[in-house]
Amino acid sequence: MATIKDVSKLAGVSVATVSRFLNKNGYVSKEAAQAITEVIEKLNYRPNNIARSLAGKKTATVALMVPDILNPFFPEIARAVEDAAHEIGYTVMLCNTDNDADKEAKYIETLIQKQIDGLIISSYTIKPEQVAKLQKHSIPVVLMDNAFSGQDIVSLLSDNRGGGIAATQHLIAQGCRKIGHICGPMHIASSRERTLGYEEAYKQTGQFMPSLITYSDFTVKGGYDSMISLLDSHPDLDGVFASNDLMAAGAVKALIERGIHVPAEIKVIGFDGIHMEMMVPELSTIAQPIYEIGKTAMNYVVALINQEPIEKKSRRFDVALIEKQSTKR
Amino acid sequence: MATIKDVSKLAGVSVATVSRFLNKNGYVSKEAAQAITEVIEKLNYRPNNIARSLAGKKTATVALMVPDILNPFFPEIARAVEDAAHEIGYTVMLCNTDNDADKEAKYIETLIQKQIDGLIISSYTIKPEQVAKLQKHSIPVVLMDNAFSGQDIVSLLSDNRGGGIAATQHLIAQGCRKIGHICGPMHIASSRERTLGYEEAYKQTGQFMPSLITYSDFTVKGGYDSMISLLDSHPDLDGVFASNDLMAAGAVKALIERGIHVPAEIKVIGFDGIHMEMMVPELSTIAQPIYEIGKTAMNYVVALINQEPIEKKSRRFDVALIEKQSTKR
DNA sequence: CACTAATGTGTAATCGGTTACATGTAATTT
DNA sequence: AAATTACATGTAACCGATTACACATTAGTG
Repeated sequence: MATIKDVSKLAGVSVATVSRFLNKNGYVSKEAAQAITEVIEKLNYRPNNIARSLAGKKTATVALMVPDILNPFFPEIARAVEDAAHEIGYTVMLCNTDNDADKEAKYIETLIQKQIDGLIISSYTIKPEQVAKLQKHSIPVVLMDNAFSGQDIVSLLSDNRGGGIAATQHLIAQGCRKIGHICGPMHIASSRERTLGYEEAYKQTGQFMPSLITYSDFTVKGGYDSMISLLDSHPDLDGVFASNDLMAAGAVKALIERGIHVPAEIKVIGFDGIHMEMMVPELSTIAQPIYEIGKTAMNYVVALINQEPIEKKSRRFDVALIEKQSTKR
Repeated sequence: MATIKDVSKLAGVSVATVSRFLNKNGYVSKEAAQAITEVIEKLNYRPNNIARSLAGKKTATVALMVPDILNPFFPEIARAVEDAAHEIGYTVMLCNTDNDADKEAKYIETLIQKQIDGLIISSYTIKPEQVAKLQKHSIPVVLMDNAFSGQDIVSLLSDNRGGGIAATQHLIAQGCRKIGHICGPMHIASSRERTLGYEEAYKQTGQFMPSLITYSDFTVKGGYDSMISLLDSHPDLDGVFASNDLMAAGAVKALIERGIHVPAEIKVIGFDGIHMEMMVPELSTIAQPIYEIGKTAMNYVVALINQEPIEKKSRRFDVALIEKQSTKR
């Protein structure tokens, strides 16, 4: 592998000049630039990123930490982050935490040691101190789908409450009178917000009762089980709002297996907007702009890395109702 | 951030001794070890991985390159690779190529520059020269779901042909007499093998005809369209084998929408064994040991990095029939 | 007891870059 | 014409580790 010294020698200039040329900072004459260009071409020289990082303190690497890469929501985020990263020459380190706080903590240590430039994280177990620690090592953090109130942390959130309201109102508009709700883990703020949105919207119809809510875990299996218990306690249900698409899919599955027609007898709507084209009926949902969120996360983290002034410390994304068959009249 | 020099100074030994202690090579006295341990604790010292990499030539990073992280098959692989990597202190760089040969080539350049220790790749566009190039830079490569004949490359393959046979035989065993096939991209060897398996098994029943095969692209939409055209040309079909689960799901969707009952009227089987619990009916499939493949890939690449002798240059994994509702009698 | 082998430690070169600082020349200002 | 300022380049320190080599001490062997 050719080094910068080889280039400097062959081009008849100093390593400093080559470095300046490479980084486009400082002055380099036309002639020198020409000579260097030729030598680089000839030697097929590529700067060594490791050495660059050691000297320059930048690794051009960001980590993406997600609770569960098997949940389709996160590959979609990963896709967006990776896209944006690749475009600007950054590289993405994938960290899957399995919702395990220990693994997460261990990863944070590792990432500090590897001196990643920034971290994009979606986590419900991370604590403000951990973020502070990262920031102390001057590793900027962008939080997705979560926020620490009052903390100095950039966070990206969808309008969960508004989405919950929209979902419920949509069901009502489609003629539902008795709407059950499958809510996600209560330790997840976004999840709680969606449920609050449901309650808020539903209470305006005057028939809300707590037993219409079942508590689940964001999985297909969880949604399936919840649907069955909802059905048992409220056989006259005609609509269901699940706090994420996977649970909604589980609910639809339970209904179909029970011989209950969706949407004729019971309409179902989810939340997230992940791609699940294989479903029949296709699922209506409150879609988060997942790709945009991932892209924005990457842009923000890079802005933070470059110490550019950031407009907002916390950004809220609008959600959109996607009407598919599962809530057709 | 404390450096090795700080530690050596405080512990009253040389940096060499600290380094020896850290890497457990060379001699270090009990007393020195004790002193160093204490200082490390006190300073909360962590070795700088970048510097380590520069001097030691190892980055403890492997790249995982996949064609499409949105295809559920790859998150499952990623999960396994990440698990195995994390266990042994390696870190995973995610590279999504979008099936784009240019992006792939560009990535390979980047990875060489970043001096990753190894590459695990699933690609249908990569060329032997590119692998050779990586190897020239002493970056070992493990190929998944693909193989270069005669090349000196470790590759992991499932028994695609056997799986194609098993899928077809299973349909026959379940009473199907006229079985259509939705095959994947012909430039993918594994895909071709599955189709060959289908033909081989089917020909033994004596009724095979080329028009039973439709050519598709491994997507839900592709499977859906293929199913519809199959239905048009062969209304009397009673079984379908799709070369991957996504296409099978698309086929099931088309059938349900057409009011054709699965499995009563037409049975459907897929290939891969990805998790799609939300489906109704649940999909029978020929499951690859995805997790094991990912784990093995990681183990192999690490063995190659450490220059350990590897048993096999190419390893074949058995597949397993998973019977679910979509092929029930 | 002399002699080799094992143990323990430090010095300094090295990995491949970046960049502060010094120096020199050409172009502008005043 | 003298004083600035912009342009161009080189020298060498530095980033934070690893490791070859030299040297000293202790243990083991014949």
